[in-house]
Amino acid sequence: MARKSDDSPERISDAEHAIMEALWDHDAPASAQDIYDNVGAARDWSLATVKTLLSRLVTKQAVATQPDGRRFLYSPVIQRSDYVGGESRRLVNKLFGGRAASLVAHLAESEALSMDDLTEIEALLKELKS
Amino acid sequence: MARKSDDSPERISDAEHAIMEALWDHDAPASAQDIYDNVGAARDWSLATVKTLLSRLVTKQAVATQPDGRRFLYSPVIQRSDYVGGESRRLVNKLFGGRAASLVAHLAESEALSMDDLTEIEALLKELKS
DNA sequence: GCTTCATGTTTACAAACGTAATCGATCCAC
DNA sequence: GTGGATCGATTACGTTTGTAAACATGAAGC
Repeated sequence: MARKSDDSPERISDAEHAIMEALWDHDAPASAQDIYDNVGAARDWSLATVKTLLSRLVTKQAVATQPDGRRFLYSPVIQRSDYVGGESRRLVNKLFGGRAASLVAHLAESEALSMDDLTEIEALLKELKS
Repeated sequence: MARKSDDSPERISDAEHAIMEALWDHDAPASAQDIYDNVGAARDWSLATVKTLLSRLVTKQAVATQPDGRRFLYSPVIQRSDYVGGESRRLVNKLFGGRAASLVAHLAESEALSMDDLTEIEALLKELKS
């Protein structure tokens, strides 16, 4: 039977990502108009643009649709945490040879982490190690 | 006089980034051929492709040239650590609302960090806080 | 001097992206 | 039942990216 439909998780562009964030925010399935209200207006996108991005996300199977009268309601297929994990991993692979610890080290050294952050992370680590 | 030359640091694409890595690796200014030998061949790019990418990087002012006989030697203008920092920040802004600690938390929770990593980071933090 | 090779420059071309207008169908108000 | 509003689908169009061929020019060998 050749190919199951899901192959490689297609890459989501920056603009598309903004749409995804709106969908993740909006817990119930949202209409294009909803998304436009939340993200399109702020970003100064036209409703048409929002619709285009939604279509592309549907094509990429990152978003699912369900009919609601004569329109569609959209909901995210992929979990935000999965997406975040994937993107983080991408970065770590690309820039730190896959070593996440190196990323943390870099953040710390480049002072991207405040003293408060350091304390917070330390506490977090302690808990995780236990 | 309008514009000082350097405005926004132009975005470097994935393929271009591979070239940058080769340049960063190669401490002395490198020729197109050098880069091709190091990265092009491995990635199965033609020499022409490497040249195109180098030109684009020069246009983006990420790479500088110095004449060497009838050819050019290329060297990175931007520092790898700066690039890495910028990209990391981008990710943190995009996915973690600018909170680097959240990224660390995510990595930890998603088990992208091994126990060894945790220990290593903990030590690192201790030192940084001192 | 002519051929050949190396090198940067110009041009190419498809796919992805950002941004949107237009089209065709449908529903609502009058 | 007719006109406008609404919605997804189709088409559009410039830019960036990936990948490279074609071209011009100068060097080097014979």
